[in-house]
Amino acid sequence: MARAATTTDAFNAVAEPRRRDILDALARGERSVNDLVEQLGVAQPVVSKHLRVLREVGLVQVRDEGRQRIYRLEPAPLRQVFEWVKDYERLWTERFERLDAVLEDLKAEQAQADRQGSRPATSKTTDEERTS
Amino acid sequence: MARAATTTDAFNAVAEPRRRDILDALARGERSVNDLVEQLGVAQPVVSKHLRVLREVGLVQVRDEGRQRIYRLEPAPLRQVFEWVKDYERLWTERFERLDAVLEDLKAEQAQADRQGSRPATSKTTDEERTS
DNA sequence: CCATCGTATGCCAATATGGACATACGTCAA
DNA sequence: TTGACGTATGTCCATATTGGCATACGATGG
Repeated sequence: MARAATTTDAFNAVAEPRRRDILDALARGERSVNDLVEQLGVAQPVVSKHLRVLREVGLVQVRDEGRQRIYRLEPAPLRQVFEWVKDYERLWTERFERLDAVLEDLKAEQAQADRQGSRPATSKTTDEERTS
Repeated sequence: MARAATTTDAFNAVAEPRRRDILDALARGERSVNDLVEQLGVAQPVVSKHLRVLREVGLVQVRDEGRQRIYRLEPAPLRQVFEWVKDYERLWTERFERLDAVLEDLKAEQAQADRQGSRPATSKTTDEERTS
């Protein structure tokens, strides 16, 4: 089986840096294709193709204006990405908190060792349960 | 040029749903490969290959335990994804606020129209500036 | 030492990609 | 009408993918 199409969902669509650049540009306001071509400094067909992908996953909307096509950001599909990744943010924090706790423990043990002149006991505890 | 390798960055790595499943599983604790195989219900080589990708972008760490390999989540690289997408969350909120405002306006205009017996004026304003 | 377990890897097929280039198409101005 | 402009699309190339299958490999138990 081949890789999932970039038009499958927002995850695949924003995996391409150039497309993120396009979205970033559109986040600051509507843009015509040529505007984007200038801002990104890439060939026009390339931009058009990326816009097509973004259109197909609903990340942008188009509007005809004379011979120009004005693209507008449609952030809704990014919600899926945000919702998935946001839960992991807690893990960084937790990890840091846990690190702090470990350091505290070590300091305490060290202090006790200094007082008693013996080596700190190796406290071995699993920090995550293994539910299988 | 072909599509960027899945091992390029977290964006590409998590574009694959199965890999997100793996990360979700690991978020609840360490897992051996076979644990993951059972939980995901996919063939073992497939899991191993996805784990390889995740390893190469630093999203998981491995530890040998007898003949098992225990995988652990390393959420740090997801920060890049979070940081990029989080700014877009504001846009949903803003959009909703704007929608609320529009609805308020419509209601007000409607009320006035009812009082005066005329149709509400179409208020046309650009909501985003076009900086090129 | 040998068989088995747990895992990783190699090869294959089918598919999709992003970019370069050429070109088609619709709109507008003269 | 004709030509220029703005944009989309088609073709081609080189590359990478996911999953299936077979198999290699290291650790362990007998």
